[in-house]
Amino acid sequence: MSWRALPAARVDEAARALLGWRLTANGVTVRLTETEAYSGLGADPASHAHRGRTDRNAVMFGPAGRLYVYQIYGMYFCANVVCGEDGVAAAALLRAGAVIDGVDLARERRPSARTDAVLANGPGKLMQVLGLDRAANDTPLFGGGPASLAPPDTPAGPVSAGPRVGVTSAHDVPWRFWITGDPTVSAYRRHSPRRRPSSGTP
DNA sequence: TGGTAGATGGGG
DNA sequence: CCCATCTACCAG
Repeated sequence: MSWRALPAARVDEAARALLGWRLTANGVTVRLTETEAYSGLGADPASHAHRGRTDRNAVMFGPAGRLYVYQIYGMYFCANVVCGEDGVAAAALLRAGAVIDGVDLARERRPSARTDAVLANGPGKLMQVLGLDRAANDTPLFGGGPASLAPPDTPAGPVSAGPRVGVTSAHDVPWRFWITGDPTVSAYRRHSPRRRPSSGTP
C-alpha cells in the first residue's frame, strides 16, 4: 500500500497511485480510473479543509485509509480516500471507475445509464453504483468497513493530469488524474459561473 | 452536441 | 449565499 505512506505534501502522488485500485461495496467492484487530490494545507483553496477543521471535514484530518464522504447538492454523495499523516488534512476524491464485478446490480442502481461505460463516470454515480451514502463516512477501507480497497490486478497504464473539475479556484493546479484514454473517465467540464439569481426582490 | 433549469439539503 | 453533481429537456 505505497500510497498510504505518502506524506500529505505529496497527496497528488497518492491520488495518482490510487488509479487501478479496486473498490468493492455492496456486491459491486469498480476499478478506479479517475481521482483528484485535495490537500487543505492552506495553499489549496479548493479543499474543504483549507479554512481549517470543521465537523464536516474532520475525517480529512484523520489517519489514512478511511473514507471521507460528504453530501453535495442535497442529493448526491462523493467519497474520498483519506491520505497523509494523522492530524494533517489530505484526501483523494474518487471521481470515476469501471464496473468490473456486479454489473447487473450496478445497472439496477443506475437505470438511467445508457451504456456500462457511464455507470460510474462521475463521483456521485460512483457512490450510487456502490450503494454507499453518508453512513460510509469515517469508515475503514482495510477491514471491517462497508467498502474495501484492493491493489490493482492489472497495471493502470499511462496516466494523464489536468485541472480539477468543478473547482472555481486553482485552475493552474493539475491535480486531476485519469487513466489515459479510458472510456469511463468523466467528461471534463470547465467550471461555468452559476446564473446570477438576481439580487434583491424583483 | 452543447447549454442549462431544476431537484434538494447542508455548510459557512 | 455557496456548492468537489446529475438528469432531462431544448435548440440547432
